Amino acid sequence: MFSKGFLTPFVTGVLGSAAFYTVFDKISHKSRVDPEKFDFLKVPEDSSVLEDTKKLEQARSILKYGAPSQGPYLRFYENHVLAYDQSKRTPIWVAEYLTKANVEGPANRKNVKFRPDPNVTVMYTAHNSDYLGSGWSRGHMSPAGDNKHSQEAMRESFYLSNVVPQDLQNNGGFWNRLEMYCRDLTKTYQSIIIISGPLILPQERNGKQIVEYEVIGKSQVSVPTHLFKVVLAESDSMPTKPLGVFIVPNKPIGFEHSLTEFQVELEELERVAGVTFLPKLDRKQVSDLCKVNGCKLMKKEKFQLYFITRKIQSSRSIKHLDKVWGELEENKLQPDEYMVNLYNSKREELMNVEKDKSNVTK
DNA sequence: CGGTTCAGTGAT
DNA sequence: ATCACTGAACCG
Repeated sequence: MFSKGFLTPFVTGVLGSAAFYTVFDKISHKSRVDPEKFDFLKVPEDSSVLEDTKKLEQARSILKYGAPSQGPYLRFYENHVLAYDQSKRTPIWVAEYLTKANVEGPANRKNVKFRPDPNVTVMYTAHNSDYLGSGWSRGHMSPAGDNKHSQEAMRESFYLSNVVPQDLQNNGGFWNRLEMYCRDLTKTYQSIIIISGPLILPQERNGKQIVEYEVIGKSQVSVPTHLFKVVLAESDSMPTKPLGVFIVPNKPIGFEHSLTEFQVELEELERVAGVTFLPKLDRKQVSDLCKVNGCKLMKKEKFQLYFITRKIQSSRSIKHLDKVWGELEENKLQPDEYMVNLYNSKREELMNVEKDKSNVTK
């Protein structure tokens, strides 16, 4: 599963860290605890307290029936790794490793549906019914567009463990453009490591800091106030690794706003999230992505042209095709040569299809 | 690209 | 009756 070349460096790092430390690993060479009789082997990395044998013996009584569990900390998928919050029914963070090769390919959304993650205990998972009619859209953390190389990876990205309730305009607009920007970085850098997730931040009210958030559906899925994205770019040839960290409000954000408005220091995000995101990264060799690369998202005109192009490609009738073409006029957009050619060839293709159809009915 | 909604169909 | 699945139409 992890034998793919592009995954190796990342996964090696993960496996080498806290994930698979057990009490046995940590203390067996120092104490005489029999791991066979020890029924709560999985503990956090910072288990130094248990190195004291007396305390460990005591813990065996205290945790006689097992240590309270919040489920596995790390969950592995073909193209992403995530930590899941069983209480909020959303991920805590979702990490991806992007290369040019895995953001392009034939995989598509057809016949792929959002569904509860079968790896999450049913009573702790979100369901489609929670989102339906809630007013919130299902926002990917590892986006479908990052998994174009593998239909299986794309299918897994639609598990609700990879999804948070997201404002629809934000999801299809600003956040979408941020995701496109990240994919675009693979043209400049060999690999991009991205960690995304939801935040529930306190708001000031009457001089007090109040945490307030909506929950949706029978499962009470938590609606985040903000979303974050950590973007680290690297190439073998480069001495520094450009890093950009962003905290974006979960609401509509128009084209007048630039990405840099939402940039924060990594430490700032770590403080509010309570998560150390890149513990093994030497922060001395980090540079500012927005100074190096600009952090410029697609402008309004280009963005509109982009999804009109997509609609032309997916048109299945001349009527629809011409309606989409009319959107150019409505929005006073100038199609480039590529679009004109695309329109003409698509029109011809559909002419033939519809002609065949009418012949069959005759 | 990112999504939702609604109508029709078939299975339990 | 209700749920799952699919396609068509819709939005920015």
